[in-house]
Amino acid sequence: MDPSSSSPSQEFLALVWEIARQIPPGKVFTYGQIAALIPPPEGVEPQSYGAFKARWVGQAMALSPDDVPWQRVINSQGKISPRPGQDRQRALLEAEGVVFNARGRVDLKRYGWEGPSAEWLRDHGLLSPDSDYRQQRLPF
DNA sequence: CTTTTGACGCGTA
DNA sequence: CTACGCGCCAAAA
Repeated sequence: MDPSSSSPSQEFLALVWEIARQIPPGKVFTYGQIAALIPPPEGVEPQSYGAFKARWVGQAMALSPDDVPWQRVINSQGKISPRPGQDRQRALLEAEGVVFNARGRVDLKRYGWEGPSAEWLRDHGLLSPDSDYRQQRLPF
């Protein structure tokens, strides 16, 4: 793909979806966890990126193709982000065995996905969650 | 063109 | 634990 003719947001979308597809059934991952695996797209300042990356992941999930298990992405509080359609997301997760407590929260210790393997990240040119991605760029 | 809104997360109080 | 402000992006209105 030609980086100069494709918008950074499209590259970002594709990467978010690719990561989301790795989340196993019965597990959940958070917007921020996905974002933490992705370096700032070309032209995006690290400071700006840090402030809004999680929201961009949310936006990406809203545009998910059919093969993306969008329901497995929730917020850092372990809850489904309020919006029309939240009931459907909960139903899909419960059908996979994910349990919600009385406060509508998922125990991330139990149902939270540990994230992609180091091998998967390497194969996709990405970094481990604890790496300093600020000096990296998207592998496009 | 401008203003508002938003599938977020973190630091504070 | 809850409440709230902020970030200063992008798409929608």
